[in-house]
Amino acid sequence: MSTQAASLTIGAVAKRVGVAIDTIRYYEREGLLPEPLRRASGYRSYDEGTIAQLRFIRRAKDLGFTLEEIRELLALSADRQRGVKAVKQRAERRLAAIEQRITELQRVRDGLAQLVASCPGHGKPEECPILRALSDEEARS
Amino acid sequence: MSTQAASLTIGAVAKRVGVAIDTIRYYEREGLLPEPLRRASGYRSYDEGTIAQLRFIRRAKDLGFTLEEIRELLALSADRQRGVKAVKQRAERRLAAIEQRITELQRVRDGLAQLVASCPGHGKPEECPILRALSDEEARS
DNA sequence: CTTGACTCTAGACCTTGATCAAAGGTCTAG
DNA sequence: CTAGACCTTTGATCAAGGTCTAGAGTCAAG
Repeated sequence: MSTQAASLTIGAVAKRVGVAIDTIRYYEREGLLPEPLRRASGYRSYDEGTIAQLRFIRRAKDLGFTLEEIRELLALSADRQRGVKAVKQRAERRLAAIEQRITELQRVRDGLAQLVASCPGHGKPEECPILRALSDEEARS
Repeated sequence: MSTQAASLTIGAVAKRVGVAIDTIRYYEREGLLPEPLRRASGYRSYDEGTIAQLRFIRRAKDLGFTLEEIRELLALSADRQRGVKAVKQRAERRLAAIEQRITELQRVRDGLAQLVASCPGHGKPEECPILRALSDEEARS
């Protein structure tokens, strides 16, 4: 098992992780990735750890964390003592936010589904339940 | 029943609908609201119809329509013949998009919930299931 | 009349998460 | 050596949906 310095170029890293080069530099600017070593030429020089960290970021993004939250997670995961507790809290917060969003969307979906179901798809606009629901003053829940 | 010209100022309209003055002018620029009458001073002069239209926009936004889609809905609702059919189609599309988004979020939620449940909330970072899941090369679904 | 609240315009700015461009330096294959 | 790929930097741009500013004019109350 070698997780040794491999002197990867930014392009190689980008390809392996499946993100754009620009994105890697963007993450570096934004503090999500540490400043890498540089060759004499100034080229960024990455190791396997960077690959792992980028994948971490990508997965966290897939779980709906914002870059800001991911920055926190990364900081926390480095804190050997407080880390785990705080990480779990962040994850719980994220989970709660996602559940709330799901509930909201379900409410919206139900409302819209009802309207769609009650609209015949033809006739006068003023009799279209969808348009009526959007316009009417009365009968609003 | 009077839906008569009431010469409302932009501020009054904003207050009644619960939207910012800037937003009203923005909607006007974007073609979601018609250009209003003007007083001699240049002040915009609105009637009740504008209130109704703004509420239409707000409700449609609450149902997840983008401003672009709302612009279409407004145009369609004015088209006496093709309107209703097309409106229903738009609503169906919107509904499908919302359902897809819900499904995605549920998948994310389930993944995150599992991680949260399996994390004790203390211990070493390398044993935290949340951090492990985000970092590990192996055991990825 | 004066004060303070309101409105006008045009255009700049904000957020998020990148993505692209310009102008130039470096590296690799043949 | 040369083509072409890849690298550097700073800074602009995008989408969406507004939000804010500056500087000027207007309105209603006292």
